[in-house]
Amino acid sequence: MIRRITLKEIASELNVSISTVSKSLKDSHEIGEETRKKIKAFAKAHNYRPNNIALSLKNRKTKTIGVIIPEIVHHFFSIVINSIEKFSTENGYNVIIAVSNESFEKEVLNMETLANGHIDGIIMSIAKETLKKQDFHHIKETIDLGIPVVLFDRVISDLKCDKVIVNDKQAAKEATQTLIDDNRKNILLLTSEDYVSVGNLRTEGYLEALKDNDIIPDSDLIIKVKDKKGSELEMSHLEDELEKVLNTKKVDAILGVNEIYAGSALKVLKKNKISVPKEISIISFTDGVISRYSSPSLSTISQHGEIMGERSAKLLIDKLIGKTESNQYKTEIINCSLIKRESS
Amino acid sequence: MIRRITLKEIASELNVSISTVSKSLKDSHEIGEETRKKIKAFAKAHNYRPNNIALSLKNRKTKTIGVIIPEIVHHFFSIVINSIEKFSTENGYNVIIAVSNESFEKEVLNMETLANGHIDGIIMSIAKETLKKQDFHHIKETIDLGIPVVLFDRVISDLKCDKVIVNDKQAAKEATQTLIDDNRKNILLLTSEDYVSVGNLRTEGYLEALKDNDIIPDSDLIIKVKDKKGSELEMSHLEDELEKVLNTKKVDAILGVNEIYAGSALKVLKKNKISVPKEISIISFTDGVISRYSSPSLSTISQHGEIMGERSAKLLIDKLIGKTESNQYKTEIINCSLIKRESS
DNA sequence: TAATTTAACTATAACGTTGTAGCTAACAAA
DNA sequence: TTTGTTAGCTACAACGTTATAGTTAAATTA
Repeated sequence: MIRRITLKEIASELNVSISTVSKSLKDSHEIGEETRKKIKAFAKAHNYRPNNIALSLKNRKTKTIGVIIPEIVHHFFSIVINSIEKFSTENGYNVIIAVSNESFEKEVLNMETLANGHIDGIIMSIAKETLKKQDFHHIKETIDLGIPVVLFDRVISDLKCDKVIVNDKQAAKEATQTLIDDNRKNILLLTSEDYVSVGNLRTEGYLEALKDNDIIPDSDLIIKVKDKKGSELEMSHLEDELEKVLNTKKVDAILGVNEIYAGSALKVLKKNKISVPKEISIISFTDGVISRYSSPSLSTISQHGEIMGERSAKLLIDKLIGKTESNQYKTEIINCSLIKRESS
Repeated sequence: MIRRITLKEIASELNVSISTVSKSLKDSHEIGEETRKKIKAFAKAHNYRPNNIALSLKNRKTKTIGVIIPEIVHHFFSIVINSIEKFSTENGYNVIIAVSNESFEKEVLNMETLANGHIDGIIMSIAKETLKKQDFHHIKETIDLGIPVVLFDRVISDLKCDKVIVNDKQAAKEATQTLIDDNRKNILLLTSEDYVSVGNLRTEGYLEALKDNDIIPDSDLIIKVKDKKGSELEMSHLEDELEKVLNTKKVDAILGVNEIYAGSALKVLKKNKISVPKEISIISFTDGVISRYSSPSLSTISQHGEIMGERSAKLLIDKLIGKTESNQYKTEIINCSLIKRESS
């Protein structure tokens, strides 16, 4: 085991001062060429690398971004992380991941750890529980400490930070309109509970499309899937509710706010021998792996996680390097796109 | 914006020395109770938090683990990361993620960055390209620097580090045997190219099972899916090859080394109106989301990513806190389990 | 020759901590 | 009274770096 050599050690080996070594390695012309060459050769031979922690302490910059997300094992979020990691690495930043697991408490803890730790800025998507509680003090405090924050996907409007969102409402409206245009008037909506902002927006879009076409919304056709810790329960709730509705109401299309819901719905339909898309057509948010490999494959609304990740990282890094004003905040809106597959 | 207060500032505000402040906050009895209380109250009121970077520099410990993985958008790896993150956080460690994208060059770069950066140890799964090249100098160098490394899933044997693997060969053998017991003798294997160690082991297990049952392996029934950057190409290669074999050979079962392959195979079978599991039954490695939502759902071999992640993190942290000897290396083997669903 | 410039280096402080050693005044023991 | 002990504090060095401000000797200029 060879410990990394330091400037001090190089200095004492070569009988020069630490300053001389530091300057030589930075090719300062304050140092004579001969000395410089000798030092650089020695440093290279001993595989000198500056100690980044010492640099961080000195520069008050860690070159690291913290990312707080509700889940990792989730197609959309993993795409976003991947994209954040990619853009950040390309720009000389590391990425620390923290998972809130949709829990408020854990999110606050994550925030605390990151905020007095090794990061220059934070990119996050807010946990469901936090949205429900409407308690954002931890985010505010972090911002107050001068740590820039970028929110993506699940955001709240009155925070002094950059945001990257998707035109959820419009996309839901358009998807619903697509179904209506296909002569489906009895559209069932599979959505999340009210406090989830994106679910809400998508519900709004759905309702607006109905209204535009003079269809009276039927509250029985809106299933708000209960959020249980442990997704098995969540899914069985969805399946029970859906089956109930299918037995009592006419349904000729389903709009899901995510692909897990849609995938589960597909299972229920299959079990009940209802053909997709002939009898019921399906469109769902989240263009993930389920949609592609299910059968029939699902038409989806892609939220372009890659773009979201990249934009978020760019907004943050631009702040960090002082490219954009630290007291001005942007909200970028990414347009979803409908990917047509077999289910519609 | 309120910058974080430092010991120095507290000291000068209260007209005491920095040492006094530091000791008070650590409840040292060197300091009188009155002073201690006053200082603690002041620190609390000003929301004092020790600067972790200064601590890292002093203690030569960052309390951060680096994770290098080939991909994030991948069910197995995302489960492992999730589990590493969970265990690490519970034990006071942060997690930095770096993605090699299956590229040797990127992996080496990742390693470099991490190794002279903010981490105490590394958990990694080796990129395919690195396995192909058989060049592990970067890993060796990191180990030589005294940075403990834990390899998981894709490992190589002659490195001085802990390893966590799965009993791939045995699991493949058992799965194949299950198929044979079901009277399927013409089992097609969908595997990866030779240099991927796990694919290889799984192939070996498959061959051993055939041998045990006196079935002569048919090389036409082994499809080695070509690894192309950009998985679309990869999949079309698989689909073409598979269709070719289905047209020329009798096949009554398929064993896939991962669920993407199996999912794609399922699509091909469906397209060719071959019923699963009646005509062809399928078992696949990787118990992911595709398997659950495909139809029929796929029987899979779970590699227990959660356990892998946790074990890896535990092995590393035990080394870091000196609980285990730094020059002794363990290899933990996790037993896969077969999860029976509709496809077999 | 004396003053000034310049080349080539070194010393020091600082980033925020902590642990060790050192200091001072008050009190107890001899 | 002198010495010793203790409580309660402070000074200093160190972790590894860099930027600023010296320092020295040689070379240049007046």
